[in-house]
Amino acid sequence: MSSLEQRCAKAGLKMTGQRRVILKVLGEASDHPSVEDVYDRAKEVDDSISIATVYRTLSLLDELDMVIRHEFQEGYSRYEVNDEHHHHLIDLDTGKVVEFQNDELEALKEKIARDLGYELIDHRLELYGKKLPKS
Amino acid sequence: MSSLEQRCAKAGLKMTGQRRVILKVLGEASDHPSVEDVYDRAKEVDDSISIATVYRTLSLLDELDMVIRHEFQEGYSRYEVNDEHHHHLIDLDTGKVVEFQNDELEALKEKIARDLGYELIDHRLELYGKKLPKS
DNA sequence: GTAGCTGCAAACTCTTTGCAACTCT
DNA sequence: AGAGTTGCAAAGAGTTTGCAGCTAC
Repeated sequence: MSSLEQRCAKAGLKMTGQRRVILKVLGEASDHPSVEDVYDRAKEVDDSISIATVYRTLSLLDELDMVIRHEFQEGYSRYEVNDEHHHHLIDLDTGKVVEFQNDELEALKEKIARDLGYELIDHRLELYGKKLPKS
Repeated sequence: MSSLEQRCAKAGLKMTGQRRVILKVLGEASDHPSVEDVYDRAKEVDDSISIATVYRTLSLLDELDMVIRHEFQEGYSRYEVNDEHHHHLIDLDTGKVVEFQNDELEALKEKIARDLGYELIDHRLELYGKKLPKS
């Protein structure tokens, strides 16, 4: 039983065949799949799965904070398993998503919110760039 | 002739009545109106304006970099006139949008992109928080 | 047994677009 | 005059939902 499945069980979700497939797809994804991507990959395992179930499952997982829903200005959502905290740099030429982490940034955003009189609950940071020539 | 109108003229756009109204609405907005908001405010001036025109005009202005299109995880877009650079903190209780600017942050994001081998073209930063009790 | 889950298709929301009429320049 | 712009209504994309049947617990 995967760690994602364990967390679902703990949340009281029924472990159906469809959910198992979707969790497997998410657990194996090293990218940031769209709903359509998850659907396509799930269908390779179980052809009868419907996209409505994929939408419903991803919404549930999002509510449980097991996945993060991204909207990279593309007009649709992408998902990733919520494990370690990080941010994204999107390559404007290739669409490739690079993950990064930066402690200074984490501290800074906390401070900014506090200075504005707010407790920071959530945030989004995305960088959009083009590859520099290697020097 | 407003500064926004001047920039439109320079870009070769025809200055129609509808566009003048939309630019006025944008120029006077101190918030971050949705398309529907802009449409409603424009209709108060010219009742015959259509929402298709509002969509088309905002898209044009976005291409010309005269406005910034935001997607604050709400399922629709909000716009603001592109004047000074700043970021947003969204109050999770009230939906209020607080603007802020931070030089340290600007420098840091440039550095992060550079360290990853990218030239920074664009970025998004949004903080989501709840008001701290005054101390 | 039953609360929860599923597939299907229809509905919904936001946005875009084809078209014929109109209007700035 | 003519390219650009408009309103309308229809179409599109992504997402959600009502329903009847099914399934994990």
